[in-house]
Amino acid sequence: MPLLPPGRPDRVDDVPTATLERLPVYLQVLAGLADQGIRTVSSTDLAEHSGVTSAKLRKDLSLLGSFGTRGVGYDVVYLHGCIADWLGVMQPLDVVVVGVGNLGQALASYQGLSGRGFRIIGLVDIDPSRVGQSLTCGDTTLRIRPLSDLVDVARHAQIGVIATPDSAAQSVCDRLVSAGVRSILTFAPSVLRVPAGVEVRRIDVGVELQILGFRERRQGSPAAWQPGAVSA
Amino acid sequence: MPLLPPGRPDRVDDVPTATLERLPVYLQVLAGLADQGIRTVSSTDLAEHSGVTSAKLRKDLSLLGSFGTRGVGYDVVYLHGCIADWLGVMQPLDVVVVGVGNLGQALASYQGLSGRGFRIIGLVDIDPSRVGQSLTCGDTTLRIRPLSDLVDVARHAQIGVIATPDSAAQSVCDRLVSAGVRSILTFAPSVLRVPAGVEVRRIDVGVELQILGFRERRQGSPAAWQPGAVSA
DNA sequence: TAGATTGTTAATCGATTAACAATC
DNA sequence: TAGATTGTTAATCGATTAACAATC
Repeated sequence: MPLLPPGRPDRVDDVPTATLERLPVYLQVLAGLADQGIRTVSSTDLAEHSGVTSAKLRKDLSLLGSFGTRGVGYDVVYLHGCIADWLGVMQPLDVVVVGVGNLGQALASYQGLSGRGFRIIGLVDIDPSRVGQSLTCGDTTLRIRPLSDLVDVARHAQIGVIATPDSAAQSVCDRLVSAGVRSILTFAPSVLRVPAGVEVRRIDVGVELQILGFRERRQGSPAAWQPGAVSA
Repeated sequence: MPLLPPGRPDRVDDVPTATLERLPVYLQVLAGLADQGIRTVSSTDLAEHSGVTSAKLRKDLSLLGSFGTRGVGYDVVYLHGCIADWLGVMQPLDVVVVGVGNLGQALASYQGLSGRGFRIIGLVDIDPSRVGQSLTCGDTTLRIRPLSDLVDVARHAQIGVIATPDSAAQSVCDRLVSAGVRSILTFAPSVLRVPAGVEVRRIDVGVELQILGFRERRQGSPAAWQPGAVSA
């Protein structure tokens, strides 16, 4: 069990957003290395596995503290524990998933959540044919609740996940907020309107594909397509 | 049909990554405004709907050209057309989806793709009980092909989507690359190793939740949890 | 000690912001 | 003209990078 060294800690505000968003990736990679029985890793190797430069990796870690040994590298298990501690993975957060279509079911069956400090405590759907069905989430089984139960269920959750069609997203979001949920992950393309203090992260497959697509078209067939060439 | 004004265009490299990643969002919001019959929008309003500042929005657009009218704002349909042109949405790209579990099915049934310049041309799965089944993707129906057909199918695709379990992701990725696919979207948590010239975007729900979770724990109950407090 | 690798610095680079002149 | 809003500038801010002293 890791113990943070008395180097840098606290002053959480000092961790830049860009660093915060990379920490879960390092955690991920370290867990994989530990599974393979690898005991020690250098910043160069860990960085390569994480898809970043070694300078960036060392800079990121240095913001949390000093976890390595010069001339040797990092102890995989120890570093994993330190980052997990820092991110607070040990204190599980409760998640409610709204919309139990294909996407919601994929989330419910996603194994990675419990090991990362999350626990799905509620599944909500508007479709009467789905309400009442049971779904296995990690180590427990949950009954799908009707939309009318949303606020009640959400009162016990810290995080809400919106996996409904786009048309329902804002309304679901409003109800989550009114139930006191202040962290929302949405898969609906709409930009949700929320009061200050509520944090939303949006995953939009269409956006990701368009970014890939732009670069693909650019390098793919430079002659075939140029910005502005397709007009009329 | 929009026609790009002779202002800034070409020199695509000049568009910063951060701007490129916001353009699809503006497109999205503009489409919604057009649906509502709104003809004109100011940078302030469009920015608010998109979740950015108006300065950022105007700066972004100014990198592509000059699409507005001072004192008036932007013509919704015209601006939408200009951005769509710029992103190359008019030239559809072919997508192969590997892994037709809940997540893959959610993608296949996602309506937003065809309108955004994408066409799913192949579904591939390793599970014999799924192979051969038909699935409706937008306006066509596709038969699920066995994994052994992956390379053949991928040869006709510009973009590959990996919706398999994590354990299969790297192997699928390798085959996509060997089939000539240079743009990959993956939902597997692993950081994929690809040769130079191949672009990968990774969507990891666990990472998103951990970022939300960190902030939630921080503001949620400051006394209950501090970085480094959970140790042993 | 010699070799290796961290943690940190300082310089560079890129993105955001506020403010305003241009102009509809 | 008067009011409004764009497009652009210049200043600020934050993130990345290369290099190296510290040190195992």
